Amino acid sequence: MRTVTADDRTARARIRDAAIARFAADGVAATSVRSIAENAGVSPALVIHHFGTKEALRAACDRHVAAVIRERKLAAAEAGPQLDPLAALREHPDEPPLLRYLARTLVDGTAEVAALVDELVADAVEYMAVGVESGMLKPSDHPRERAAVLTVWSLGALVLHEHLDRLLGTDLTGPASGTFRYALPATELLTYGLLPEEIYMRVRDALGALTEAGS
Amino acid sequence: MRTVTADDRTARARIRDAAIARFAADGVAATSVRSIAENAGVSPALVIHHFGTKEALRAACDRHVAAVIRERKLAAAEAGPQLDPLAALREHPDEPPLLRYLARTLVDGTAEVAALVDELVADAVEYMAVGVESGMLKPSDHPRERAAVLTVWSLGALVLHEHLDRLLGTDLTGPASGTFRYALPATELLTYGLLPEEIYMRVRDALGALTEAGS
DNA sequence: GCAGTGACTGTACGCATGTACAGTATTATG
DNA sequence: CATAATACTGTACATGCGTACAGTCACTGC
Repeated sequence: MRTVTADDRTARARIRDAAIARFAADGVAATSVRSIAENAGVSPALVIHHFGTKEALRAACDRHVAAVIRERKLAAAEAGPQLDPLAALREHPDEPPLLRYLARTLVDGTAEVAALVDELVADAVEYMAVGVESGMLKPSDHPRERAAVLTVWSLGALVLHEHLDRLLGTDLTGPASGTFRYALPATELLTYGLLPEEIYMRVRDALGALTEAGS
Repeated sequence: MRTVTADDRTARARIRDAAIARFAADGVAATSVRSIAENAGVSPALVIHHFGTKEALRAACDRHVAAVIRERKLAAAEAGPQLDPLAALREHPDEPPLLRYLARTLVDGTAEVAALVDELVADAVEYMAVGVESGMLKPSDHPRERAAVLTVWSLGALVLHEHLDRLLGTDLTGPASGTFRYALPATELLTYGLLPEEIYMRVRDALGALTEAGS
């Protein structure tokens, strides 16, 4: 029998997961290699031995998080369509905080997370087209732009999860059951809308005029 | 006649503005006092002389940005209602990048920006109530929550402005004229909605059941 | 004119950082 | 069992950091 505290991940994986957790909690710039090593229970030198530099470690974290997210999304896609594009990624305790990591690194703009965002949008375009086809979603004049806006709103709410928690008592990075105080008004907004049609027409025409005048 | 390059701000103001710009560009943790001093054209020691510590400087920046934003919002409120809650804050060149500063510091969670967000939501609740009264906005079952969600979506889109720029070719921190590629699909979404009423009913009932079971 | 006050700089100190390096333990390979 | 390779640590070093301090300059009030 193995002790309860045994950790059968390789040291490399432990370092990576500790880095993800620290980066997620404090941001990359405010996290030291030493604190990561301490969290992983290894020496700082081993971090460098396995990853070379802090920046390379961060890139490895980016790739790992992106890979896990892709995997989860794929698994979720087979289970059928979902309203919430982040549902499959909600965090289990005792596993690296993927969503919190994303929330932190979305602002720093590495190529890896940019590519991930692009994928999320592309997937959204695709499954929203299916939804429109089957009558589950209303059609749009700008399907790609609409998917991009919705994805950014979802991710933006994730990035601001601390504010949402304070405002509504909802933790978007936690289990789905805790998100209803956000999901309910959001769904209402996305069902009945906010603006009367007349306003949209006016905005559309005004923006159209701007476009022509601008070029 | 004064030379073109003259800068009649006090050194204190120049330091503060330089700090806002650097914090906005690189984040607080990745910005050194020395780089701020260089940008302001003063010695690092003067930064400390005026503000005491880097953290105190950052707090002063928070307060300044919050004060300017409140002032702008007040001025905008007198000019009548606005669709875009951030419209009054769009950046002029040659002035500190308020919105970019906000976009960076919204994630770090200081009390000052939290209070500012709370104010933005409170204001939104208020002027959306007026909008509903006058028929400009549709009513809601959850007016406060709706205002919070919309505010968070706006701010979230701001925080992710680099991604939006890449996805749609829109700079949310720039002049309003460049934002139409975002504003158009967003307005469409907030007019016609995304989901048929039946889905909302189902979500509402499911979330209601969750609430009862959860407590 | 002169003391006083605040703006401002140069220098320096202590500390934390990222990481290189030499060396030891552990494991894999013949 | 011997050898090679890899995992891992302790130590050390250069760098950059925040900031304290002593001192200079410019201006104000008497």
